[in-house]
Amino acid sequence: MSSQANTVNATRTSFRIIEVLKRLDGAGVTAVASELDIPKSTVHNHLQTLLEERYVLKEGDTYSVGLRFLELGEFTRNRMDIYETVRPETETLAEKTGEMVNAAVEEHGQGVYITRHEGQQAVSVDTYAGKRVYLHCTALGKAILAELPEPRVDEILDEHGMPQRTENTITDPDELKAELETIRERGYAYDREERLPGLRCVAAPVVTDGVVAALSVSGPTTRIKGDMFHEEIPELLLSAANVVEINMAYS
Amino acid sequence: MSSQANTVNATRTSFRIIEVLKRLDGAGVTAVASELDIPKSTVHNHLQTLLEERYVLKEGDTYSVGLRFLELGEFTRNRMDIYETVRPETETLAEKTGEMVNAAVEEHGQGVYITRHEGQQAVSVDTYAGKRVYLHCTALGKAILAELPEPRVDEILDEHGMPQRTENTITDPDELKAELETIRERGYAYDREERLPGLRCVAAPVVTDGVVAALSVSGPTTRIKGDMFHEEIPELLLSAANVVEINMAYS
DNA sequence: TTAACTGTTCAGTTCGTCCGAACGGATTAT
DNA sequence: ATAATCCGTTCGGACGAACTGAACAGTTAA
Repeated sequence: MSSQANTVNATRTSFRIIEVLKRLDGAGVTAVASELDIPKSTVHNHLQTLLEERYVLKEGDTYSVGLRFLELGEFTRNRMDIYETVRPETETLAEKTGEMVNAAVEEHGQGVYITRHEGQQAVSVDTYAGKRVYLHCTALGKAILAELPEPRVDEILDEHGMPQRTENTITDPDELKAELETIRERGYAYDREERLPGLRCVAAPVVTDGVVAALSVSGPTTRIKGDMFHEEIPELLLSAANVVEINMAYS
Repeated sequence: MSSQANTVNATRTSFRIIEVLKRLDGAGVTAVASELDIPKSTVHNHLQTLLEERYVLKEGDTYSVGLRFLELGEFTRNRMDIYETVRPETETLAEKTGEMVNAAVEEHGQGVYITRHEGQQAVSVDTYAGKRVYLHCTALGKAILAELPEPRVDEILDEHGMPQRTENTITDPDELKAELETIRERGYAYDREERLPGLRCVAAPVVTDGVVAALSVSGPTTRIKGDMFHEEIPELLLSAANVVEINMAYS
């Protein structure tokens, strides 16, 4: 087992089991055991514990992730000032643009979506609150990176790498840094099908005394183009981000 | 330590630490250690593990619950058929009534809110998605209990008890069961300030092949009264619950 | 400078986790 | 019917690892 010094292996195992339950959308003891290549009695012990603590559910012989995590997660999100402040803005942005609007914050070098609003004609993609994405291949992520100090950017790139997601993904650190410079000057970031083919995004950073977040509008390449891509959406985003920054300052 | 047979104590400790972090809204090693009365080096080991696994955050010397739990929780909620189906209904109910609308499911003998929509004049109370409440003192909970088999009801009451929350809380099992009978006949449930003083709720159950959920409308005693309390809201709830049941059947 | 806080490190020891095999129940094949 | 093969669960023993408490280092207050 890959165990660091002075850490609790059992905890690691428990969370690994939970991740498997999530990935398989519920599973039995044997399935989890073979997935992780550990004895099923061990898996059973962990699941028994998680069941008693009410973190997982058992229906018949199938264990699955319980809503206790939603309690922890929602509680955490609701305590974030940025969440309360950003939500009305993403909502009106979704109305005005008709597209999908997201907000994200940085955590452990990744982007975490905290809100999601669908406009009238929004495409439903694979985003949901809590979902984590790489920073280098999303408009949200690049907007955030552009506002972080360079040493921190290097740290993040070292830790997570720059995996190629589409043929447009930026995989060279220097190229990325040049783009971050452009984003800083321009004030907003683009994702030109760098994470998902056919999907374009525009994002603006929100910088508020330590916390860095970003707002984005996403839509299909066929619709997000021309003035919409280069003028209208950027302007709406910048003013929304500005409103959030002001409201954060006086909250 | 209260350790059951064949369970993993370390896992229990980790989750206990996480709960403390939630309750204190972030805390240091020493604070957590004294809260749980365990050595701080132990706490440190657990927090180190949770940090490496990205489940908690560390800002300076303060550890806090991370958004990883939101990922697990939201993912779980989004996989629930009932969630997708119920959301449009709670939204329109909130518009029509102007009050706070919630939906909850049963899990481990407790009610767990899965959606929340605020109408125009809704009072903001302490509910949020993922929040857990007792079943015996909420309209949502009683609506759910009324649809569960009696042995299961006894099990739940044994496990969780019937703590008194206000002077109106029903604390006698027989009295509760009589009310559940009334609810079954009438089709919907009331909360007459049984959980929070000044707050009234009406709730209707949603029964769909195994899953039991409930919808509720909540508001201040001063506004939720008369025909509103006895006719309008119940009718809206029943038809909304019915729509959900039908949509669940054909999904 | 000192004192009183932090969080962190470390090493020893005991405790509890992990494991493999055996059990019992349910389902399917023979 | 009977056997075979799944499943989840139980058990006890052994070894590894989690817990512990004291010492360390870094920070703030006196």
